[in-house]
Amino acid sequence: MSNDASTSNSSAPVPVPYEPLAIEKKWQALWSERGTNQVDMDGAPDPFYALMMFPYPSAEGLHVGNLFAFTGSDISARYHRLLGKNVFQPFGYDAFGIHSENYALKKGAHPMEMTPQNIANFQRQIERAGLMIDWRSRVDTSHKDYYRWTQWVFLQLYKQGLAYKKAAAVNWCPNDKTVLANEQVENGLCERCGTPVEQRFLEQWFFRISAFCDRLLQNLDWLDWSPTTKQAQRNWIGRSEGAELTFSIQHSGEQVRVFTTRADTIYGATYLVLAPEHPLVQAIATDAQREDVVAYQERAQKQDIITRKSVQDKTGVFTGAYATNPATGAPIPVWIADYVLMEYGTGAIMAVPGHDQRDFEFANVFALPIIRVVAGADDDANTPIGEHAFTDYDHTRLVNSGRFNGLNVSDAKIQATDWLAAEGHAKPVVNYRLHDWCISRQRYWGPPIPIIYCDACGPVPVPEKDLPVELPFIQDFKPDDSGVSPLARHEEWYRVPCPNCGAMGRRETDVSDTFLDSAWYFLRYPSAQNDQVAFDKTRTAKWLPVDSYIGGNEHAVLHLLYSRFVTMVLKDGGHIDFEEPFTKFRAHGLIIREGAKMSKSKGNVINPDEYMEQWGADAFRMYLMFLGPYEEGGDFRDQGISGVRRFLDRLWGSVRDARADGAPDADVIRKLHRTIKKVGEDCASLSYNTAIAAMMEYINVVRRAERVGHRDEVLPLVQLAAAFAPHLAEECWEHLGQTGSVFDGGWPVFDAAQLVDNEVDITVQVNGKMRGQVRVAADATQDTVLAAAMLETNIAKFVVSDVKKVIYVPKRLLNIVVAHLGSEPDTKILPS
RNA sequence: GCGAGCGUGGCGAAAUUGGUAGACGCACCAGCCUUAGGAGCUGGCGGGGCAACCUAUCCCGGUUCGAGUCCGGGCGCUCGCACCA
Repeated sequence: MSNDASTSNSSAPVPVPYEPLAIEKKWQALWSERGTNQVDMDGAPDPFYALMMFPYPSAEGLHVGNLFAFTGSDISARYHRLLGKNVFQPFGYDAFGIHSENYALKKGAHPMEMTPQNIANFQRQIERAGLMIDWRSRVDTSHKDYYRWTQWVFLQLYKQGLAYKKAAAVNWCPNDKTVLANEQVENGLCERCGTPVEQRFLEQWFFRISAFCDRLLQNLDWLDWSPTTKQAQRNWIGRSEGAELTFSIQHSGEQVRVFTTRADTIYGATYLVLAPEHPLVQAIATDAQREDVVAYQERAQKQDIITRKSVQDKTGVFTGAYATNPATGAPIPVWIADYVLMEYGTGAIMAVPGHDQRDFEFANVFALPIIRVVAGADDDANTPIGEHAFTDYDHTRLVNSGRFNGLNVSDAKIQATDWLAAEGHAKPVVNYRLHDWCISRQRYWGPPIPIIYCDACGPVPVPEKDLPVELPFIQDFKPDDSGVSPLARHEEWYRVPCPNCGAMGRRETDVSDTFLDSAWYFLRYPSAQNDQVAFDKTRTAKWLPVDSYIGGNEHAVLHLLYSRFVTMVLKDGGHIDFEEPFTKFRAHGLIIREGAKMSKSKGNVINPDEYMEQWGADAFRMYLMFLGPYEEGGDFRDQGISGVRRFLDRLWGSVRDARADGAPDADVIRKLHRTIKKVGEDCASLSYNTAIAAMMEYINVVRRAERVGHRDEVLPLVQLAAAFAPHLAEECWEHLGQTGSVFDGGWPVFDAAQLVDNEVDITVQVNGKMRGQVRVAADATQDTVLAAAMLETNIAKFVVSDVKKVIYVPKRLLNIVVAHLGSEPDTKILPS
């Protein structure tokens, strides 16, 4: 330390600008040497699994957003460690997949060579930030020791009949030249590169996540997760209850099934609409209309997804056919239109133009009949529908609906479904918007899907003993438009004998989605050093499910949903005995800069290295946690760091100057106990910003009026600050003569007796307005407080008429209610 | 359109869950110390007013002794879903 002159004058403590670079380097080396961050995986009596979302190791290096996320997790983990738990906090790299491959392509490098470099760089930055990581358990999803087990997970799904191949319309990104899962398409754009997604009809591997809709939905009721995340999953699963109704086509006799949530409006169904791609369209269309129908189908097919799925002017074509409305027996025309989507429900609807806005618009374009079957506020069955479909039916009843007239909508739904069901025209069904997870990727950098096709045996799973199916090193890994992976160019790799019959077969050349890698990594961590199994039974039972998971909400319907699904599958397969991987999940907020998301194009990206260099990792960590509520994020502004750094300087100065002689100050100690309580509560609820504020408040009390703090006043503060500024805390701990790591020193316990006040300041109001304060004994009665208050002229002068009422909240406030409510004090005010 | 969340000084934000609005920090102002200060220390800091006080949490209403907090209506912002039947 350079500034020693300051300590020679022992009367006034001076913040000592400590040297973070030296201190941080020292402690990182000691942690590593002493294994401070390692936990006894098998012997730990009180295991606590703290998980943070592992990053994709981008070549640009660590982003402040990453560090914000990691630091918040790390503080939580360290806090639990201080509480005495055996905390396991692992780290790893989501290095396999399109993100890494794209970067390599851009740089003209090979992902197999570039990924290790990126990881090394990331690792350096992570270590510098001082996270409490047990590095023995590090995983790298692109390493064969990892993806071998990713392939094993695929095989478990396959065994359980949950992995299947089908030809289907899939999302194709023409830029990334691969198919995408629905979850990876945002508003019709590729979530990676923003390119409009096209439809292609390809044969792909899917996971049957749709079979888990109800389970995925129901468990959300008890999971301790951020409400926003749960809501996002609920929306994505998109459950809706309704009925499937069957309409017969006249003459052709075809049966068309439609899904509706409004079976009650069956009497208002004046036409049917099929999606243009609906398989029955050809069979239904009459010869006279066929030409128009085919033309419309072609037109719809050419439309891009964004246009197709956005609200646009209604178009459509009459098929020439009529169906019978099962309720009325009336013939209703059958149309095709692009506003009906093949992928939802049955790909066909019954149109009720009176009570559905889309049907209403369509009916107006083509002059189709509109019938009111739900009365409006006027309760008149004959009021015309008006400008918009009538959908506000909370307090009204059915009309023009035969036997259902007079029922309210919800009763009518049930009765209509029952009645039609009895006739064989309906069954109640539940529909979901969640579709099966398409996991094939026509790319190079991922785990090859472990399947071999054999002419005789069909698709044969690679035997588990033959795993991994290693990804070969190939130079020409660039994806193309062919709809198959670059691996398909390498016969020497894909030509292999069938494991079943020995005849020459062909490997599946697609790789699996990156999100499969990350859907089970939390299971791998505790067993990362075990090359015999994907995850060891005993270890898994001891450490899982994860106690605390903290991460970004952008993965609400991707990683978090897939992980839940895979966990359920593994449970059903008998591999684990829990079906929810993350009992507690908290979503952190986003760091923005000057009100905008950080992005390279805006040039407002923060490089954490520079800040850690200038201010120290501890100050930078603490600043990130101080700039706003952790679960909401905040605006990064350079100037803010100095305040946090000042706090750390003061802390260090107080530790340096602390006196050991004499007794600590009683008032300071009382403040200390309050601070211990506050910081503990705030750490538990991730309210890091207010925890830091409380510590600042406390050190300001310790140092008030240039006083020198007592050792017993500052040592507990070092413990409270340890989770936030671990390096400096260790240095302080050592300086104060403590042995071992501060993280094994426990969490200070507050003394409840110290929280109790003998005397309190009572706020005195007159008619609800604050007029003064009186200091009284904590257990003072209302009369005592009132008497004391009336002795204060500044209060008494407002009590100008009879006291009507007195409200007394012990230890807090006294409100004197007088007759002249709301008027100004009408007596002369006494000059004080 | 449906669902969730939010709206407080110049700025980032607090508020014991209905009880002194603005803790803590940044910025700013004044003073001390200093050869110097981009260091440190002390004090000030929502707006108006010399003051007593008045006024103030997006807007309008309500409940209450008392509302940033609860209720009704409106405006605005963020996020998720969305021609989803």
